[in-house]
Amino acid sequence: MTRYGYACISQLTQLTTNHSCQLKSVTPDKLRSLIEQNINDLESILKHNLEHGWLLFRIGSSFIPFGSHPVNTLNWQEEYAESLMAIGTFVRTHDMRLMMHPGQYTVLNSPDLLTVQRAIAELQYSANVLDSMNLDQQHKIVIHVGGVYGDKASAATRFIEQVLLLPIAIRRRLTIEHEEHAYNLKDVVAISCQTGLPVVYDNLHFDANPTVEPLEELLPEVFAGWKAEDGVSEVHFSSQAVGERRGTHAEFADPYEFYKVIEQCSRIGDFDLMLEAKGKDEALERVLTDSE
DNA sequence: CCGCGTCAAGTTCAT
DNA sequence: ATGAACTTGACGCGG
Repeated sequence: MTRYGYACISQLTQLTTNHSCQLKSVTPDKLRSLIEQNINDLESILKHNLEHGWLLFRIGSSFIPFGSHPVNTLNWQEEYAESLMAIGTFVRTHDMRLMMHPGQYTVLNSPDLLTVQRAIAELQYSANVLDSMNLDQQHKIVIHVGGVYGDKASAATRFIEQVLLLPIAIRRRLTIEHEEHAYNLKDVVAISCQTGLPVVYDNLHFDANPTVEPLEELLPEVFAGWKAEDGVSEVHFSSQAVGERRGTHAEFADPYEFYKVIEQCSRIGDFDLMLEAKGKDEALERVLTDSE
């Protein structure tokens, strides 16, 4: 049974796990109040999602604002241990799944060592969030491979080397997603073979940056990369915004494409589907209702 | 109180 | 060479 979800913000309830502030206005108490807001809103979102039967959710990267930045000196894992643990219990009770997706600044394969260190810190923070909820390794962190720097092969090798050096607490949660510019699905599957990291398939990225091989050939390999302890394969779906830049997410999901992707994936195995639409849960509600 | 300029970070691409 | 765009708003200052 495929589970569905969306990222970071609930349009229907106007709740978000993204409350943050600007660096210069950070104080410990400001951070505490934002964290409390994010925790409260996450609880409310998960309840709202459960009522609709949506069991997947992506937590925003600023759930703990500046979570990987030295300016955040809080021991938030201890301070909020109880409520974070309660969220984890709720998630497990209802067979939900949480993910995180660090932004474009998280570049593991950068030639700049400081950038790599910051990326590792961001991944460590993301893993800490999921750990603090006592969630197992099916609750994933999704990243892209990173930059090319004029030499894709050595940039990919650098990525692989960095992944193999990561602490297991991070690596066990890590998954890699292909994207619309550089690393296509084939590239990422090859990197998956070298690292053991499962691959997230994304229909819009595939359309924008296709492989020589047909999708039907690669998808079984993608699904096979998800081991029992990783949970079922995670798939991202979005529709192209008409008239916008290639790769821009549409407000809503095109039902025809949506059910085509579901049908394609269903033939291979079990999977979970994240809808990446500007309309968030409203888009999910709409496209799932359309089918009935 | 409202509106608009600005926001940690890296990389790529368009101008 | 410069700056916008990206996962995408949300904050916060000035009026």
